[in-house]
Order: sequence, then structure tokens, then C-alpha cells
Amino acid sequence: MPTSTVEDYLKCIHREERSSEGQLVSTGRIAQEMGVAPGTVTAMMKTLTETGLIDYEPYMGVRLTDRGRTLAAHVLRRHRLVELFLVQIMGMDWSEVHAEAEILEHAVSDRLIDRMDVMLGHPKVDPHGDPIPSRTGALEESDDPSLLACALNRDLQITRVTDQRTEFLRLLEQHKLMPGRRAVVENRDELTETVQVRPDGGQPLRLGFHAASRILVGRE
Amino acid sequence: MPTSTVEDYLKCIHREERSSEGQLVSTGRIAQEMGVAPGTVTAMMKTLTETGLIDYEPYMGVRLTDRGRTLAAHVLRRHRLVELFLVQIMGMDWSEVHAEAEILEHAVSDRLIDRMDVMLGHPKVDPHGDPIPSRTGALEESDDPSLLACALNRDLQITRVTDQRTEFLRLLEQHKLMPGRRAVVENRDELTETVQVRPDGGQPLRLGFHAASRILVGRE
DNA sequence: AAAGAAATTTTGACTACCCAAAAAACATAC
DNA sequence: GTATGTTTTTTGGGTAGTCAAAATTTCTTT
Repeated sequence: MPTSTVEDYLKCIHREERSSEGQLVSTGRIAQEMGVAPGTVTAMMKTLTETGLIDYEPYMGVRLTDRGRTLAAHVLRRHRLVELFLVQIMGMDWSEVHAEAEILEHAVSDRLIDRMDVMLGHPKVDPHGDPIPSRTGALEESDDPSLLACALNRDLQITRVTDQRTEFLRLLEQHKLMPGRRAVVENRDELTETVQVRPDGGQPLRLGFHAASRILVGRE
Repeated sequence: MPTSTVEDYLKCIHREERSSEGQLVSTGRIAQEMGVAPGTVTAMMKTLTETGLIDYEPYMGVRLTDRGRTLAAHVLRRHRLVELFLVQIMGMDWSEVHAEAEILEHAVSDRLIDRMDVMLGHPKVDPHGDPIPSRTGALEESDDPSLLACALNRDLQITRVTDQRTEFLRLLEQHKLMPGRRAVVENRDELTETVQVRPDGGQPLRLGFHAASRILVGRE
């Protein structure tokens, strides 16, 4: 059974693979994301290669094997079901559950996860709109546009927020910009690199391009 | 913050202190209970001494300091609240929750534990009848007699089972011998070292002295 | 094509665990 | 009160994960 450290590396590589379209993930990137020294990553990549979880080309980068991808999906499933459980059943705030789930994902048994899944009615997404992998590790990412790419002046539904920082989520909550809510993008300014968004029933908000790219909305 | 290994050692010393009336706990005993080599324990006792969690007298044994005892109680609180949560809220069987709690006790935050506590209505005991320490670490053990010391032929209530082995608990469940249920001790035989117990509504059962000593009943 | 910059890997070292087996201390018997 | 046996500690060694800094490779610039 993989250690929780190994699970964290797999999750990280999985995430970086998604956000860099089929490219190999560099060890430097992983080091930065994991908050460890570059040499530490190189060492870990060797052991992950030996256990058949990644393909590693020195100086080039790494890629998950099928086994590695399945394992990462299972960790993601645990993480996201736990997050939803904490919000729905335990009444915790969506802005605070990520840190908690980051630890619990390595501790809950499959048996307990299955119970949560049943109790929650086999949910498709977590409180941030992130899709929950199936028991077999199948994961279907939507290709919803972000506030940076969606239509202007149309009534849209927020579907997902891909930024887990507590303070950012709290801000969105205050402005009624959580998944399920509706909003209109009023304009984008290339010069100031900001997006003006008017949430349904919330205070209008001006977001930087990078922040805006982390809020996804339904296709029409 | 202590590692989960340290927490496990503290729990173990705490348990052994209880069951050996004020005596120092020997390193050999700890090694046996923890399933590690004797030398490993000696090394750990030194680091626990340095962090002020135990008093250690070489060749004699160890004793928890106040800090060590408080910390052990907090781990116990997490363990027992988690157990009760798994039974009451998640619908798991009392015979299987111990193993799960053994891991979760190191992973759940104080914030989550407090929520469970509220959700369960500030319970006093876990599914096995073990008392749940308060938030401050106060722990009140009852001095209920076991099936070995209680009155004969009296209607008694099971209050606690101090044996966490899954198979043993399953057996007791089949015989309706869980905390809350009633039973009568019909006789004790010193020669065969067995106790005959008749549970209310369950099949009578003959237990060895050692097993019988792990089932506690209310005083009258 | 060579120099300099940037990224990556290697090396040596550290912490927190763990074990096996030798050495030391303690307990008991005679 | 010495010999024997048991328990505990010490010693040497191993794995997983980490870092800092040196060495190497790759990329960029000219």
C-alpha cells in the first residue's frame, strides 16, 4: 500500500498533467507545488518509477502510468467525497474543508468511503464543483469555460472553482459566487487584465485574469 | 505536534498504567503491546522523556507526566468519539469500528471532533462503554465489577467491554451481550475457570475467567 | 559554436522510525 | 555469594523522507 507521501505526489502529478495538456511534468514544477527541494523530487521519481506508478525520463519529466493514474483517481475520490461529507453532513464551511480532507483522504478506509458515497446519494461533484471519480477510478472532467472565456452579458451558472485557498473561497461566498449560483460577466478589460462579474443577489466584483480563470461556468 | 507513533505509545502507556495500579510500566510490556522490539521501546522512551511526556527510570519503567497523560486523554477522546460517530451516524457495526478509529484518531482535527461531539449530544461513553474524556482531558473511569466479581443470580446491566477484538465483539453481539443489555451470571466454576452467563433474550454462554473479566456490569 | 543561465541530478547528511544481536544490569536459585 | 536466567539497554544497520550544496545536463543567447 502506498504511503500518504506517495499519494500526495501522485495527486500532484495528476493535477499538473491536466493543466499542461499531455506534456511531461517537470520535476521542478513538482518540487514547487509540493514545497520540497528539487533533489527530493528526483529521488522520489526514482522510487515511483520502480513501483511502476510513473514513467520517468531524466531531465525531461514524468507521466503517470495507468496504475498511477488509477491510484491518483482513488485518492481524489476519497478527498472529494470527504469534502462533500464535511459540508453536507457535518455542516462545515466549504472554505475550510479542503485542509481537513487533505489529511483525511489518507486515513479513511474504502468501506467508510463507500458509506459516505451512499449517504450522499452517489454525488457527481464536490462542494467546489470538482468531479468525483467513480469507484473504478473513472474521472470525467467537464470542459466548461472560465470567466475569462465565457460569453459576456449572459446569465450563467457557476459550476466549479479550481482554487482551494480558504480566503479566496470565503470572498466568493460573500459575493454569492459559489457553484450552483448564477452570475453575469459584464466586461473584460485587457489593459487592467480584470473581469467585472455581477453575481445574482451578490455584490459585483472585479477579478484579475488569473483569479477569473479559476471560476468555471456552464456552457450556456 | 506529536507524531501518530508517539500518540500510540502514550495511549499504550496510559492503558498499562490503568491496568497495573500505579506501578511503573516496563519497557518490555510496552514492546509486547506495541508489537515492536525491546530496543525500539528504549529508544522511544528516551525521546518521550526529552519531550517531557513521560518520566523514565532506566531498568525500572516509565510513568506518564501530567502533559503526557493529558495528551493521551485527548487521543482517547478522539478515538472514542470517532467510534461512536461511526456506529451512530455512519451505521457501522460496533465490532468493526475500532480498527477504523485507530487510524482516524490521528487524522481528525479538533474542530471536526467538536462537531461530532455536538452532533452526538456530548456522549459520556463509546459503543463499548469506554468513557469519553472531556475536552480538557478529564477522564472518569467507573469501578464497575466484571462478570468475575459481580453478584450471582442477579439481573445486571452490561456497561462495558474492554476487549476490542472484532471476533470477540461479534460473538458477544450474537449472544446479546453488548453494553445496555441485561444478563444474569448463573455460576462460576473455579476448577474449569469458567463463568456461565445468561443474557436477556440471548443464548447462554460459558466464558473463561480471562474473557469474563473483560465484561463489566453496573453495580446492582 | 561557445558562454552563460537555468534546470536537474548527485552527493552527503539529517530525523523518525524500525530490527537483530551483543552487552550490561537485575533477579533468582542454590 | 556466586552462577544462571531474564530483562533491559546498547550497538550497528536499514528504510522513507527530507535538505543544502556540488556536479551535471540542457537551454538560451549571441
